[in-house]
Amino acid sequence: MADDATAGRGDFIRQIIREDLEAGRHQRIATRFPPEPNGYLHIGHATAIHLNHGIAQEFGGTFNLRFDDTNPAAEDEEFVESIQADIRWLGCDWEGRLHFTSDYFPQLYEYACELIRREKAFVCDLSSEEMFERRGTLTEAGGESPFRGRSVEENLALFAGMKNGESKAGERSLRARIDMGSSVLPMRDPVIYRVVEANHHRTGAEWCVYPMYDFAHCLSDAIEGITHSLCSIEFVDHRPLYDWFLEQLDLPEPRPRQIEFAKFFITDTVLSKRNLRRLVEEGAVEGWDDPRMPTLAAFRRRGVPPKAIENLCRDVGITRSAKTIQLAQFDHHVRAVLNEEALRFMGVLRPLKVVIENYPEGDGEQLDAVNNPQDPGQGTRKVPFSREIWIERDDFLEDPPKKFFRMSPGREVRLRYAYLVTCTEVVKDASGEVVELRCTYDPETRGGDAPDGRKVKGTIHWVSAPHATTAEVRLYDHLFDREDPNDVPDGQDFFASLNPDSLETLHDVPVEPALASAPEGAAFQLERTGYFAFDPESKPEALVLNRTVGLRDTWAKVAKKG
RNA sequence: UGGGGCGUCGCCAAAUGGUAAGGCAGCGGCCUUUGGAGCCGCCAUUUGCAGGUUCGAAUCCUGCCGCCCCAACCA
Repeated sequence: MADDATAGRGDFIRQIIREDLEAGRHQRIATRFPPEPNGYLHIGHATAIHLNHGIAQEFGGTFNLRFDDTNPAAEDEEFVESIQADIRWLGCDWEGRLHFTSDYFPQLYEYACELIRREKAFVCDLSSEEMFERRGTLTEAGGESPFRGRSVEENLALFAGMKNGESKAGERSLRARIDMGSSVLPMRDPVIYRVVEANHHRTGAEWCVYPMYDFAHCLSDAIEGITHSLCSIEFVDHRPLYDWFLEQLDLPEPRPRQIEFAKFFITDTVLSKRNLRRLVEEGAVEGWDDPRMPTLAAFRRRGVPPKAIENLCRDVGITRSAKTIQLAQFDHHVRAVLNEEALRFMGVLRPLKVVIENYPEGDGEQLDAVNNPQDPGQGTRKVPFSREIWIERDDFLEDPPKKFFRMSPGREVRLRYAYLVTCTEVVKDASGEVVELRCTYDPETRGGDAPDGRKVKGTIHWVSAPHATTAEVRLYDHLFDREDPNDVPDGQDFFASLNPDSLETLHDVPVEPALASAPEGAAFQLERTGYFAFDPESKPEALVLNRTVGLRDTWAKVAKKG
């Protein structure tokens, strides 16, 4: 368990923590994951969740979940629920330590008053436009607010008035008195409280003023006894402010320490909440959990195992450099986990009828198939076989190229777990399209092995036509048609990169009957085709399958080369 | 432009002054009742560039170059 923490050096954050422990700066470790409930969690959040949770576990510390709900205009209970479900799904347990920044509103208000008393904060009547005018630029200092010199009494009274609803939104704000000449922009007398006229998802209309992130975050960390406040790299510039509030308010040591790391991006998708929201609201997808989305909810629905996400995060590591992971690396981890765990079944996506002419008419027979070749412990099952079967249209070529090992006229091929068969006749309709194949089978090859030891290169999957159950199969592909969806001509946005073929729905797909009794949450492989999971809409009598990811397809590469 | 962060293979990443790990992708081959999986091999004479220090530098110093972040009453 403590491997990462004690064995190797670990990432730079774990190194810092180990040093803090060794130096006696901390007796125990406490981390937190602080999402704002204004959207669904996506793959980019997974690193932060696993980092915070993993560190707590490895160092015997605690991991809190804290909703940073300081902006009621943007936040919603729906997201509070979804975020918890997603974190639980990832396997990260906050063990009941569920907090909301809004829980601390009374205390934060008191801290703000204390700042006023210490002449470190003042009520400012400047509008945001006026503030903008005085903010200065990257190279020039800003100008001080004319309200910066108000007395403690006046500030206290004014702030109390704001709290009691005597100011409209935008009329007044509470600002920290720091330094308008600072080259660190967040230090230029930042607003720390503003009036918001909106219903808060937890506190309703109780508050008229809400703290800003910079003020609320460090203090919430301190209140919870967080030792290491891990956040993403764009907050580096805010660290002086984080420390400033804690110092001004004389919070006891050891104070929480902010450490930044880089989140990762992933190719072939967009990841900002704003863009994901647009996809949902403008109907490019069917919802936050549409399996084409990069949200955790979507991955869950698509059948991605949470273990794959954990492994990906570990593989990518924790650093401070900006990174964009190729989708292939993500897919690799998904396949790696699924290869070990997924049950195998057979299903024929694009069926072509095959009649085995020398096979007896009737009910056919039951053949043995292995449930998971990676794990014999998962046993075997019976698969019905009969005179009429479906095979994949792609598995037949009337005039095959050199390296095509599947079915073609006169060539012997193996039906997985069944028999060696040879195509004897190609039946076509009036337009010349192949509509049926006639074959003969070798009765001596039951199970797929020839007693005379002859080699058969190709093995294809099949489903007995009279025994088949049918399913709806949803084949998901990349939502976008390029690695960087934002790489579009001027005047266009990422909607121009949408892949029109990102979803293909197949109906009446014949699958082997055993699939209907597979466990509800099971991940499974349709042999030679890909990994799938049941959609939540799926019912035993109306199966709906989502393709999680396809199998690696080296034949596609060979075929492409000609 | 002031401040800050970051530059090691196509994409990630290790290295903590001792002579450039590993993964993904790619490319060859073996094996295979999934063209899956597995196995073997190839894939950075060099770490953004230029100098310097040192017996020795991706690591230390100096100077350049490039990319990214910051001017919400968002987080």
